[in-house]
Amino acid sequence: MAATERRLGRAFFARDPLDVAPDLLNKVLVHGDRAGRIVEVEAYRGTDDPASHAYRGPTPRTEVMFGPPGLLYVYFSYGMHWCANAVTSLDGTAGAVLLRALTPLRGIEAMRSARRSPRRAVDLANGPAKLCQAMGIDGELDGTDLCRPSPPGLTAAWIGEDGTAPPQPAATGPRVGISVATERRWRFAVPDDPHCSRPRLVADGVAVGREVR
DNA sequence: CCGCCGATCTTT
DNA sequence: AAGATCGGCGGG
Repeated sequence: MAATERRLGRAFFARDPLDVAPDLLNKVLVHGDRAGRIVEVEAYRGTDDPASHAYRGPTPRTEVMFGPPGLLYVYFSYGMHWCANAVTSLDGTAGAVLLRALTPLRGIEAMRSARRSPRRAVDLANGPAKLCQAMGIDGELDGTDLCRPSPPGLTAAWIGEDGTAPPQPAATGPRVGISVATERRWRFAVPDDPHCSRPRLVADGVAVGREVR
């Protein structure tokens, strides 16, 4: 099945991550023949966000976050996992949106074999590292452009829209796995979507995930 | 369903 | 020494 989505333009990403994050919900992440609908994200800012990798200024790891919007920032986590972000904000200002969960749309068999052992469909991409495993995203794609066709020899990832509007309003809650700035509710999700991670974490009266009420 | 813990390595 | 995680294991 071919992609039916239209690629997002760079202007979409050239905004504050707090504005981009909820707008990324229900967009489609594509990599080769695999595609999934984005159902959960987190916003990270720069030098004003203690939970951000960019808090202490640019480093070899985080230079992509300070670069132009619309690039992919992929980092290595806990010595064994990859996690993927869409870079936001203007060139020179750090910002990113962590892609935390997908509803698989296409290439589901490829996703399943990229994850270890048989998994329930709902567990294929319901976490930032699971998402990267399922989509085949790793450090090779760090710094690649989500807004342009892949360079020769590389099948880069991109983000498209298929006419599905973002949820109004999105479910929000605190970001997961951080120990500072926990009061900032910068996690956004499609309300009640079964493919979200951490269903028990709830905020603003809207359940994030499969949990009923 | 829930909480704990180990794996494994980069960054501070 | 901690970290934007995951999955297996054990207990309720």
